Amino acid sequence: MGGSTAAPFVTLRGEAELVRRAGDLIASAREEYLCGATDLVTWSAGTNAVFDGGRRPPLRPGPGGLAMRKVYTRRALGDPESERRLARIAASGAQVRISSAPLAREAMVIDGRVAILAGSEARGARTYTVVREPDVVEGIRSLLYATWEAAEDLAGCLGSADRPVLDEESRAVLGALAAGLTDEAAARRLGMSLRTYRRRVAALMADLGATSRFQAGVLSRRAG
Amino acid sequence: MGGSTAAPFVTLRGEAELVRRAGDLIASAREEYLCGATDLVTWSAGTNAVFDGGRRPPLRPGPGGLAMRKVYTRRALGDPESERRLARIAASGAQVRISSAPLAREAMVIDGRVAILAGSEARGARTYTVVREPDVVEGIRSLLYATWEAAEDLAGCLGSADRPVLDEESRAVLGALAAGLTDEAAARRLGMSLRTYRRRVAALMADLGATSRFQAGVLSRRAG
DNA sequence: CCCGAACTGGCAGCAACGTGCCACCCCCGA
DNA sequence: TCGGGGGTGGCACGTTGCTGCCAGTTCGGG
Repeated sequence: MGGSTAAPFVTLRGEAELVRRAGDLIASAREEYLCGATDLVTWSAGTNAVFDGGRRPPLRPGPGGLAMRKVYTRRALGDPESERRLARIAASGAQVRISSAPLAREAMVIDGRVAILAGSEARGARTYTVVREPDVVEGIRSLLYATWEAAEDLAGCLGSADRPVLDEESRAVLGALAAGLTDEAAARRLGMSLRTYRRRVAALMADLGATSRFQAGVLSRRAG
Repeated sequence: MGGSTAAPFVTLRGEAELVRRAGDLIASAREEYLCGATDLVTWSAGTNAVFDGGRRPPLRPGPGGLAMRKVYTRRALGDPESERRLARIAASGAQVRISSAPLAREAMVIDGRVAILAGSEARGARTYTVVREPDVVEGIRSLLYATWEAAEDLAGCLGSADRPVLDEESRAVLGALAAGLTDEAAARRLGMSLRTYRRRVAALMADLGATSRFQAGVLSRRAG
């Protein structure tokens, strides 16, 4: 494959070398391109350069085509620019999901044959390790796929960037609601009047777009 | 560590060899023992043998102690025997979580220094690969930790084995509730009387142990 | 055929929730 | 000092949800 050796693993230094030495490898994906990263700033610059060279095979979501699965963390959301880029990636046929867990190191598995792991950022240039040992690659793929499975589809996360800041008091109200207290008991516990408590609940339900308390419970848990 | 070599990775054949060659390694965990597996039948027999030799350091949940984190899939639940073993593991100080995603290959990371990945079961004896390359180990740890983070605490899953079978009608009722319909509209849509619909809701809430509809919504989403 | 168990539906009454209205208070700018 | 806006609490009233009671139905066994 390209000019790379058949050694169990090779360490590359910096994205430039990654693209030069492993570009062919990345572009050779035929069945599955599985990729996990915290956000879009690291990692993707290099691989996008690979694909922008026109060497990416067509994405066919159907069986037999290349399944492109990407997992990012919530840090990939946040600003509109990132969200737009994510939406563009998703629109190009890739399946994009957002994991609620942190992904400290970027990882990538190609067709279950090769894994590429990012190293630490120490000493300026980031290192990348290319792994070919089948059992190790399959183990990494298994873990990355588990993270993928546990993550939520991008579509369900896109609008959530504007409501991560939840009032401290609102959290208390949600807690009381989730605890199954009656309005009266909840208001007493929170030290506010029944009227005010119900105002809070009404505001929360309006925020969630819920028309019943059951629905509000479902939606609130979905949003965290 | 022990008699093992410093090679980038070593492949061991069968659990017996795993215990013989990597037992010291496993028992040498001092900071973090991170482990993922589908269930308790594979993998744990060997490692338990290691620990049963009295070589496991004391688990101190506090800082500075050994953090023992185990992720299993739902297949580790199901029968009472497995649940009892899991509860025993958790009671011994390990942090046990259940991942909703499949974990095709068992994986284990010790103190962020060594990773052990299970191979396929082909050819009778299962193989195990011991990885020492720092960047690869850290990449694996990152992925395994993400799976750990995304998984749910065992305590929240224990009672769930006896309610995976949910009545078709109950699902419809839950759907109507989650849709935010009033009882009247829901009963009409489901073709039953208001009284019967409310009976269903009351039964569901009793099953969930909820005392308010909001709480029922939260709990129902947690249970799926 | 009768009986009982299990389920359903209607009714009534009560508890809980939702909201409009108004009085009150506090803060801030004029 | 005087409003005015914004948040709060009390009150009232309507809606929705919860449940005990009873009558009707279905089904199976005796």
